[in-house]
Amino acid sequence: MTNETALGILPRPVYPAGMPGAAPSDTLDDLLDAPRLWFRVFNEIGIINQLSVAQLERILAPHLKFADFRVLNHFIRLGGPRTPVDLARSFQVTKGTMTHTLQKMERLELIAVSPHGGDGRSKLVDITDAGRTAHAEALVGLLPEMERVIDGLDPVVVQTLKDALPAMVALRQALDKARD
Amino acid sequence: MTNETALGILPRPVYPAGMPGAAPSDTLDDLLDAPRLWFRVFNEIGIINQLSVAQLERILAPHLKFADFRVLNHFIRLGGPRTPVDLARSFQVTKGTMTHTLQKMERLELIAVSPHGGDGRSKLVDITDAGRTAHAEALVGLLPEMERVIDGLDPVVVQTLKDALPAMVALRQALDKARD
DNA sequence: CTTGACTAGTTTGATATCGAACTATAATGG
DNA sequence: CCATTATAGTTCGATATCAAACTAGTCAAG
Repeated sequence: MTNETALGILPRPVYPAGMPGAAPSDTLDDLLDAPRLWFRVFNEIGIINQLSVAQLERILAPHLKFADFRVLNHFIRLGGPRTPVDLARSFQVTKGTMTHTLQKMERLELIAVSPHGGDGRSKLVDITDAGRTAHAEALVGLLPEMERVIDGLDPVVVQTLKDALPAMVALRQALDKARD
Repeated sequence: MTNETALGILPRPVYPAGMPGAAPSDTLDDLLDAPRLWFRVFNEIGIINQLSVAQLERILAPHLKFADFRVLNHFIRLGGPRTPVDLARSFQVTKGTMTHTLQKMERLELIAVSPHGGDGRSKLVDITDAGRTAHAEALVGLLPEMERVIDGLDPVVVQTLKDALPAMVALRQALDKARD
């Protein structure tokens, strides 16, 4: 399980000239190391995401995917009903993707769709009791697995990650803003 | 761009009873808050990944995807040649997926495939000059974008994320081990 | 040797996602 | 009122990914 992957460490000679945004006080080494460090951050984040989504989908009922769980979780957390386009924006997927997900979930009766009174273009989606049950069952499988992973971690690591959460939020917001 | 998503904050009443692995010294609040915190960590990681991959693919030539860039980057960093199965393991994708990626990249002449002397089952893949060029061009587009994002971040955030890198590695390894 | 187990790679069918085109409804500005 | 513009949702074609079945080569034990 080597796992060295994705956006990895760059060999120095490969850098294009000119590192915009570098403060004059940066040493040459800082300039050269900065992108490599960030590549590694994004790389680890990518792998953690890949592994955690895969783990979740292994726990879910076989026809349920991460996308479906996200929708269920959204309703449990924030309540319904919601319009499809609102859900699509929340998850940063296209409207077409959300149509697909919701059609499947409606077929499975995990959600119910009703017309949006007052706007003939729109719809209202809400979770059903079956959806609530499916979500609760997923949690019952998920939480022990999460415990199992976390119990294997050094407490310092756990604390570091918890402390890094606000920084992750800031990074996410910066990426989101850069998305113009 | 609300972005509240995925594995979000859980409402307390929804927890199934029994939180395995909890130390007796944990307070009740710790027990209830722990999974919510972890959900948020995985949630932020998921969004950061989604946004950063999307950003990268916006920069890449239109037929190049993240998967292709990863392969190019792997060769630049670690050199070639490599077997397909080795690449598949490095990126934690299935052999079938790697077959697909490599066939496309060979069509684009970004990689070259040759027989593996001594093992009739296997192949050897290596990057071509065109592949090296494509990688370098991707970097030229990517690095300024990375700078742009990072320049918008509070230095404390930057430092926190860099400091959290070893913890992310540890989490990734724990997830990988839990993948039995 | 030959058989059985393992490994490398491909193929296939299903599904998730995207971007773009399309339909239908709403809102706005003359 | 009408024309234009914007928004909600669907559909379509392309592609990435997975799991599972399959082919072919290797290796080890008898």
